[in-house]
Amino acid sequence: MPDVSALLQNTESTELIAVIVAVTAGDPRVLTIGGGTALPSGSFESGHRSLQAGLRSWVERQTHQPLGYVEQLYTFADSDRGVDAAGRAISVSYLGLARESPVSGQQAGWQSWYRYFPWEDHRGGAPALLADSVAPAVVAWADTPSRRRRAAITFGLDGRPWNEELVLQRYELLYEAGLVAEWTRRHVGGTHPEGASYGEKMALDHRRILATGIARLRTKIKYRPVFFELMPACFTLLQLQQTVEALAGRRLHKQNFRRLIDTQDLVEETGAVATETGGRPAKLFRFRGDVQDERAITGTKLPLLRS
Amino acid sequence: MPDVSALLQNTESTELIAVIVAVTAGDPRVLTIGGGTALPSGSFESGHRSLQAGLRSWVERQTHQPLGYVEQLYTFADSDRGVDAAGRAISVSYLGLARESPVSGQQAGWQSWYRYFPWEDHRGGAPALLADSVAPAVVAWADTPSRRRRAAITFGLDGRPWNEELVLQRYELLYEAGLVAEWTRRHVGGTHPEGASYGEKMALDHRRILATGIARLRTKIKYRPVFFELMPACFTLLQLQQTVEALAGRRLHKQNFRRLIDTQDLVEETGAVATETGGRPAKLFRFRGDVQDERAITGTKLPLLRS
DNA sequence: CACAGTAATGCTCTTTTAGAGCATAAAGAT
DNA sequence: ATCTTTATGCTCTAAAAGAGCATTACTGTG
Repeated sequence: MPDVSALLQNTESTELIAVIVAVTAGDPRVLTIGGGTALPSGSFESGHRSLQAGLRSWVERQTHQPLGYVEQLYTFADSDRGVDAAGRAISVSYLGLARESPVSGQQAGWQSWYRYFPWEDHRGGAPALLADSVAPAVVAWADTPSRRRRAAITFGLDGRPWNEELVLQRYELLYEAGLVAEWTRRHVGGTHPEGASYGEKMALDHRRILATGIARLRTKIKYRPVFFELMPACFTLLQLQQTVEALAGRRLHKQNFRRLIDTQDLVEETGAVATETGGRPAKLFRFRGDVQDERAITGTKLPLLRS
Repeated sequence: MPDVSALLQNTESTELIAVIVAVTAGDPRVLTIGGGTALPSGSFESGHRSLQAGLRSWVERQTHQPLGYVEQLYTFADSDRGVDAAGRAISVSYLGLARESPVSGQQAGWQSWYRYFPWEDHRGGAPALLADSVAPAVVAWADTPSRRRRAAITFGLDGRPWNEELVLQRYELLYEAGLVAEWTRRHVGGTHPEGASYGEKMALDHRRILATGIARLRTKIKYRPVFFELMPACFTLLQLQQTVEALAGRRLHKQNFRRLIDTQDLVEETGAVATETGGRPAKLFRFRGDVQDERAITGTKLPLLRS
């Protein structure tokens, strides 16, 4: 008789994890379950036609949020579950874009992603908590030239510019420095500074996956018009700009932003105007559908602000 | 007694597949096994510390080629093996860079990647087979406006520029058009044009994975100095340029290339010169190690040629 | 109704970066 | 010595990117 438990030991399970992003009211948000403590996820099952189909099915089941664009983020072997347990899990993470709609089930909800990474929001200048607590702690950790260099690059110290794309590198540095709550889960006896400065924790390595997703999005938005999926059918240029700013975590130059959007022929006027702008009415635009598929293949660019 | 076969049915296996690239004598090469018909690969086993460690171990075992930089490419559920077989396989592919060294075992060897994608080498202008056979076949396939548009964008028809990054999109179009040998494996009764124009086939979907790797590399080389791992310790600027040209599949402007390398402080003179250049001796350079880690975090740029 | 406040929108100016090409230098080959 | 070949230094031009000024067109207030 074959040893069934041995077979079970070698069974691997594949986990699908979703970073679903929307921008609502100028706020970049991520779809969560468990009251904001975890990302939608579930295991890849035989009924799923593909990995992506499986992911969509889990998000739909857990949150009832319709999904638009979805792309793969990263795959890793989960070493949290020991080898002596029922095999190792492979986790495949995805990044998706959506327009926020009412969600339900399993304490599902939308959370501002700056809740987990408060040091990442530079739209109103560098956040106070960066200079007040995060940066000093990072500097304290950086006790070798190599660490100091790394800290300076990732956090924009010593007069270096802030690079909004280094979301993952910053999270990993804070993790290594024992400054985020997740670190204490794997290092018994470790203590880390309390307080809101280091962001809210998530289950397992979900916060790291979220960081990966944000970083991917911040990189991507510079050469691909990802915002298509995030905007309503009709919008003003300021709304479009604010959506990009929400993702990038920094302010853009208004006139240059318009120039860029305009020279790229991404949008067209609808003829209508929005009057509730607070100032002069703004023309309403829609995306030019015929350009979309081409841009999906090639790309776009976006302007930033130097200072 | 438990149904063992049912357990087996649900067992998933994880396959690791490697696209290992080197540039030798101005030729972009990929590491293969099976006499050029397959990429190094093997299953993720319990002895492997991580996915990447497992991959390195398989490449080492099958080819004895030492690996440098490795990054993840893509993960997919292999639907080749039917659900009625022993479960589905998850495949995780990786892209790696190396300096070519003598390999051995399992008919391992280095192949020019243009052997699989002959239409991708535009270093000497557009290859003749593109205009002679590939493009006409693509145009014949494009019998709707949508297809025509897609064909024009991916293959640079109708006066559009050739975009060397669209390697995967081109392969997928040729696949859909039934023009590559792999297509006939999945469509009984299908015939496809014979001849060298459509490149050599590979096992399973290995050629698609290779296309993904090449595309990634061609994109990446524009903002990251990936060539570090591909060059010997000491080299001339022309050698460096030719390495990049081999990857990009197109020619670069010599003086501008030097200017760019130079303004980015990537290299420093060794003091020595190479005399066997065929003309004036060239200064020898080495990479500036202290910059490497910073560039690994941030990036670089590369110049192209318009025409 | 004049006036202030707030955005939207049109333009200009400057700095950088990118694409090209000319000219000269330094080797080996004839 | 001259020709060929590659290395290397510089200049020119055009396009892209970063900033800011000025004007326009609304809303709300005295």
